[in-house]
Amino acid sequence: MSAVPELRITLAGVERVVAAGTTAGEALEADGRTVIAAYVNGEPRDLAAEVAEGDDVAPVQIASETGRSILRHSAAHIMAQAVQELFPEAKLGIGPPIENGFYYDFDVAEPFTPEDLKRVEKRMQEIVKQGQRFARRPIDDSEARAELAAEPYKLELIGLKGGSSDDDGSSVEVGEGGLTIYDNLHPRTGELCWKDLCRGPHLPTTKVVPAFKLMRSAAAYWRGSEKNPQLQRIYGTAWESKDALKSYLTMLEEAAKRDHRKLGAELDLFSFPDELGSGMAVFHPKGGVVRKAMEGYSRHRHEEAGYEFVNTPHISKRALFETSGHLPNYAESMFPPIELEGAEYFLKAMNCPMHNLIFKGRGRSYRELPLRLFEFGTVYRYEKSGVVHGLTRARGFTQDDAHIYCTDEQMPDELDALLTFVLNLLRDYGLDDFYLELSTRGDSDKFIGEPEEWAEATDRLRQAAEKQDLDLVMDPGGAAYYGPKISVQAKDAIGRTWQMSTIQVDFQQPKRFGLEYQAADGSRQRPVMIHRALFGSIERFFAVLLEHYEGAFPAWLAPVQVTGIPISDDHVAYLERVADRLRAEGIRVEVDSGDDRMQKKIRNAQKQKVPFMLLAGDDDVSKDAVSFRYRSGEQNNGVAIDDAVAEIVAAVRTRA
RNA sequence: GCCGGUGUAGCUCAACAGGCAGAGCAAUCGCCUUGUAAGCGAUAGGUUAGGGGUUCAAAUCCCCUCACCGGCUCCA
Repeated sequence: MSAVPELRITLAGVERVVAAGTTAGEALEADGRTVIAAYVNGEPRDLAAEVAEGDDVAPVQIASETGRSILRHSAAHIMAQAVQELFPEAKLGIGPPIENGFYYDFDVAEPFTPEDLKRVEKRMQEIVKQGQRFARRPIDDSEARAELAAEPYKLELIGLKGGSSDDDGSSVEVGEGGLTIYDNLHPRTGELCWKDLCRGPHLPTTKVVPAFKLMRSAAAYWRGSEKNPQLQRIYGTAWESKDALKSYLTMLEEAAKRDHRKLGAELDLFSFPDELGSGMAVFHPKGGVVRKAMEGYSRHRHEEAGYEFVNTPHISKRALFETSGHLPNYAESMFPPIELEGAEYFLKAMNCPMHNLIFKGRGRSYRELPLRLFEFGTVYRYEKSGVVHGLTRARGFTQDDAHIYCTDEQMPDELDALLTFVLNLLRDYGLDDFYLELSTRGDSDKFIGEPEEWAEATDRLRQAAEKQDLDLVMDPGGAAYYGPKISVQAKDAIGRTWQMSTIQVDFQQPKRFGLEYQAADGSRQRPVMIHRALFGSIERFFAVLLEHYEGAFPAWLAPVQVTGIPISDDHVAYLERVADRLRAEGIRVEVDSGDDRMQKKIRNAQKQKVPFMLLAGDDDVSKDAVSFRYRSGEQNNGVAIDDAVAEIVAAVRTRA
């Protein structure tokens, strides 16, 4: 009897001998449901892949990041199959897994309707139930072209092979090596049900998809360029269990409850009147007082950190923005000019040119540097109509903008101190989970200036970033045209990341404006300019905090900090006296003297997310006391007025 | 800017298949005088986003504009 050839492989760190022809799934004794793929030498592969001599094989759990990606990618295939069965004329784009789900793009004559999605979802369920097998089949280019002759986008991808990148998702279809097609085969007859050009890997069968749901459809440009035709994209989500799907959907509902646009209306903070135009907010008194608190604290901290306060107008003649380089580079996102007395005036989209004029207003000495000019400067940008989004993407907004002019030698220390200042200030507002991103020069010719300057500035930003005990992520090509930047990314209470502060080094504007200072040796030198905005925009930061806190601002920021609730009308005057004590301490307090019942007043204050409710009835009056009801619903009854005032004042002063 | 969806009272939403625009909450006025999340009653509130068209008749069907929502592209 002839010996079956044997192979040595490593399985979970242990050497094993297996028969030639053994698949990864067999070697792992995978059940195909919880272990749905294998890492072979670190690369994800199908369970059906045969192992080779010396391979290192490990399981991929469906409930892991890689596992979910494979699941979602397979779900995308199932969706595409369902779509093509229902809409035979649909041409395939790409269908990658994404965070929390997947999508697939289709070229169809008519966009999908919600009813279409229901039909597709139903057909997907049938395919899942059927348990079609995902079978990998290597193919050479010319065969692939023949097989996919009816799929023009796939043909284009074949042409791109090797040149594909993760940027547009095309790498999902055509990987590095040779092309492969995945056939979906009927579980019993082996009949070909559907196929797609794909590098894989996939689930063993469609039956292994435990839970999925189609979410929405939308148009998307082919390969991410607006020069290309628009395809119809269907988004879906898929999870390792029904519970995981359910908790994801619950999380989406929770996030929707935090939507700042919804909370802004409910808490009467701000609105976007139609009459004003798209992307422009008005802040109501309650929102205004939160802004005032935010800005006031920021001003105070900036004063301590050696900033000087300036103010500049909202419009300027054309030449200023020509000098700064904004008109040449960003004309399309500035509002069109206003013609006046033979000159063209533009609404400002940036504050820096104006600050440069202040620097230039007289001769500057090295003794003045670093010169830190700060302004809450309102700017207007013509955001494209489809991108305007509540307070986070508006057409008029106010930056907490500063420009620091310093010498080359001062730059490292300044950047270092600046980053620490920024992070500490953000922490004071209640954000404490950060990472940093360093955006550097890319290949595009939009970047101006000498490579050496860029290298130096980038290096100094990196050094400053590395001193913080935070993750640093590189963002090649993400810089502004005039210089590299660090951005602070903050995670909010439900783990979403927001880009907050940016710190940018700029050699260009000092040059363009001819900025100079006189050095100790009498020579004239060019300062370095550092742009920085901490909140980015006040409106946006407001929105981030509103969502972070779900409207329940800490007491120091809350629009109404204390609501007095009388048990009956007789106690109104008593509570007003308590309120006066609090007002004398600068506390924002209201006494609800309306004719609602006490329970209703509590409900109202609770819905307005007021941090402290102070109740008073006969029991309290007799003891010179008040009763606390906190936002949490907890109570503390019969507290002496002095103690109650002290407690509230302390909570506000410490920004608890 | 592109694709799709939506727009009814301050808010949330009804109004069959084209046939008298309605409810709850909020507001106003009254009654009730209250111990930790909605007391009771009455009143008022609308050019159905705006404009044009079809029709005997339009919130409803068609066109344009505006705004919003979800994506794409963009975001100094």
